[in-house]
Amino acid sequence: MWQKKILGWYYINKRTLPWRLKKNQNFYRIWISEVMLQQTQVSVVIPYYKKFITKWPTLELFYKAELEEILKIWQGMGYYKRAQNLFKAKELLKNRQEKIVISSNDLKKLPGVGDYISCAISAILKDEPCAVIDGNIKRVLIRVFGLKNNDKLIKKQVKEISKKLTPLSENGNYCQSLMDLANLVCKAKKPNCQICPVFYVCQTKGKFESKKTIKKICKKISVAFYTYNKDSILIDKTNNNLLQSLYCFPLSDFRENKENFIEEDFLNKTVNDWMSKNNLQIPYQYIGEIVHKFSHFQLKVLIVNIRLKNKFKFKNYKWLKKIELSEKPVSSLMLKIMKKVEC
DNA sequence: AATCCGGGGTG
DNA sequence: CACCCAGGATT
Repeated sequence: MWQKKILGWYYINKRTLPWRLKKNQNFYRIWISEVMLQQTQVSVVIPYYKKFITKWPTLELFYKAELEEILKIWQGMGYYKRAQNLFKAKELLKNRQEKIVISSNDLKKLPGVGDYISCAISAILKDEPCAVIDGNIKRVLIRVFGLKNNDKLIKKQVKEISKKLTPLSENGNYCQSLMDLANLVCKAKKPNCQICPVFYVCQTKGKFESKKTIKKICKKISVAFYTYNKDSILIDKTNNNLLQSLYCFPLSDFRENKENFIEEDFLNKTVNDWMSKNNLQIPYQYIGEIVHKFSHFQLKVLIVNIRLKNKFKFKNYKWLKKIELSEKPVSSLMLKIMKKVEC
């Protein structure tokens, strides 16, 4: 039987992970782990998870967290929207003050909690027999049942199969066993079919073609304005392009950096526009560039140095001491720029 | 149902 | 550089 094979394999081979410790088997800690694990590898998450629950060991203590504190802990992990949704969700829970009902349907109402996380939490904590499907479990099912990955109906097919296979008891261990199987055996690239507990029913048996989709990387370009007066730096707090509440130098709109695009002209025009928009007319110094990869495009940032004689008042920016900035949450992009300007 | 979200690590 | 990773929200 499918479930027995999978579970039997799991009891022997399961991974030791922080969020699987007994002390971490409560709603708050499982929730944090699942949000962090979204689109992020286990090895990356572990140190962030430990830092997070050390700072806020319980949900009640997490209620007191400020958004910027959460972002600071999150700094470097990416997808900062997750931290923002975490903040929204805990504010909701705090103000409701009703006991949290751990069921997939109720959890789904929380910001940042969708089909996967809601089912994973209630399966792990309550053994709710709901279909837990993430990218890895999907890969396992696609291979075992020989589904065509490019099929438009793939999502529906996977869900149907998953529902049929979900056990009425022990779904928590069952879904985690599938995750471990996907990670340790049915790996994306080199699956280790020799040790697979369900090899006997697998329709693919390791013979699958790695899909080769040539994705063209969209390249964009922008200008960062490192503007300072003594030990104070100009910070954009209304930047709509980057996630709000993360600190960043003023950054121009992103433009597509196609071929035949003259970066020097772009730099001059962008700086001049920015100057006139802010009623400035002073020389600037080109510092250098950094390249940063976002999830769906690549960004080159040209960095300019602007030294001001006074701390002029800017409409959408605010002044911050260098020492203060070091304590604020910033993205990896901003860290790269800061390193370049030796800030 | 498709698309966006403006990441980061690994080989 | 290509590919992977414990998805969710928006339209």
